[in-house]
Amino acid sequence: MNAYNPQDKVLLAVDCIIFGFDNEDLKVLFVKRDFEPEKGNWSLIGGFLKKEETLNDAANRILHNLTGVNDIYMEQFYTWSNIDRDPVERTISTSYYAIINIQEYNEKLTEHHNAKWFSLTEAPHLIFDHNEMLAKATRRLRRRTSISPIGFGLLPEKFTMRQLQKLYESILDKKLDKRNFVNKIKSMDILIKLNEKDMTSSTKGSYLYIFDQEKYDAKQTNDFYLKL
Amino acid sequence: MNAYNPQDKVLLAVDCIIFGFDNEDLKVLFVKRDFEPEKGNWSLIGGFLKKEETLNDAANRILHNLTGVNDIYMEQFYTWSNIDRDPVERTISTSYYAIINIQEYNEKLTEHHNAKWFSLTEAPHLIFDHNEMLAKATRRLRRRTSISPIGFGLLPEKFTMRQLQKLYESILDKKLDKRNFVNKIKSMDILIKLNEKDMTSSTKGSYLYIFDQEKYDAKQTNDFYLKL
DNA sequence: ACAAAAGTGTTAGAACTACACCCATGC
DNA sequence: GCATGGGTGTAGTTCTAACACTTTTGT
Repeated sequence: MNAYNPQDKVLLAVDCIIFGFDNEDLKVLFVKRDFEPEKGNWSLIGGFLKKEETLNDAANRILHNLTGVNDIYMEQFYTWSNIDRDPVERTISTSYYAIINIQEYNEKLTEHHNAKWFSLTEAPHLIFDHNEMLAKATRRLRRRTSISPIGFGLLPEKFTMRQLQKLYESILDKKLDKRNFVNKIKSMDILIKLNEKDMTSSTKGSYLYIFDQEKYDAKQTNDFYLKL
Repeated sequence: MNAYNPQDKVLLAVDCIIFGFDNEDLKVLFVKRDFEPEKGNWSLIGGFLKKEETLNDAANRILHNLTGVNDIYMEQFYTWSNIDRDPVERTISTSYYAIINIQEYNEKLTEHHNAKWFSLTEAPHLIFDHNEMLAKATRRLRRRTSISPIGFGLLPEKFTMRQLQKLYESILDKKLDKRNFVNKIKSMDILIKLNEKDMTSSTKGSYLYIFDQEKYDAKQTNDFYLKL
């Protein structure tokens, strides 16, 4: 009964939900699938697990091949196993979500692979159970950003308070009060205010900040806990 | 490159962390493994995914075979894929944690299978990466009990405030103030106080409560959020 | 009468929410 | 000079945390 039975072997896939932020909206990256079945339809970025790699390795490989990006925040969040989720063959899929700075991704590679950014609110119909994956990833991202500062990974290195607020607004999908937001962020004391302004968004210009990783680490606590 | 390649098929296992509560301590159920490798060593309850079932089905089947229990709270939380995690053969394992009322589990079945409850704090060395699984499951359980009332699944139907407090104390691994705890629970308004006392724990006796599922559902909100 | 656990409220401090005006600059 | 987005503080309310004594009853 408890036996290593080769009959029960299955194919394992990895699918990645890639979140980006363009100062307006939370975005997600999809590709036009280039093989059957469902060739030509929108899909998450995915691929099969190879014999000699871990799921994390596979997720990084797949993401790297598509975008050229390395060393970004990635988290595994669920494994999907409905019998008929893939009509060709029994395939189990483990999904990851990743957070990338949209300015850094390699535009050529994504275009070459028929990839396209969509607003989260305008996601198209996706193949298989990928819409479900997206929904779960979004919920997880929401919860995660409340307890960990991973959100900063979506921003350029230097950013304004306004960008940060828009980012949180688009992740949480609600409007926040400007003053309360700034007060709360400042009270956390994990940002460094630069003597430098971003002049692109207004005539007055707005101060740029950078995330202070050292200060954050020094707090060595998991209670970032940004309740918004 | 993106191909259905039979070479890459792997075995998929399911391992379950089963939490119970005996009015003193949070407990976890382990079994003595009865096949090679590592035969005779402590292990999580687990088994292999069969061709025609989902991971959820497999987890329920495995748990049912061992304990006779059905329809309990179970949640998938991570899939483990280190190349050498199982020395015999490449095996990926998806882990679940389950929450059961320790009084209801079928004692004969567990004894027959060499299963044994351990205090969470006294867990033995487990095979493969099972100690890691346990640690992750414990963290997940902690977070989950803060935002959802699944903890009640660990208690008998009727329970005292003191039992409930001890349960939360052992899940969160910290002492709580009796008065603050009662006030907070009462303010949630999801318990029904019975006109019945439990006389086993003191001469005075303490009131019994039951969880009011209807009231909880009626609040139809996810903000249970018990900050302790 | 005493031991053992149950039950019960108040208060000070912290955190959260709501809210409105002036500033700097490019046009 | 005016339109645009940037920046800032306070007061009322709610939530949290700390804290000690009385009740009941079996022995």
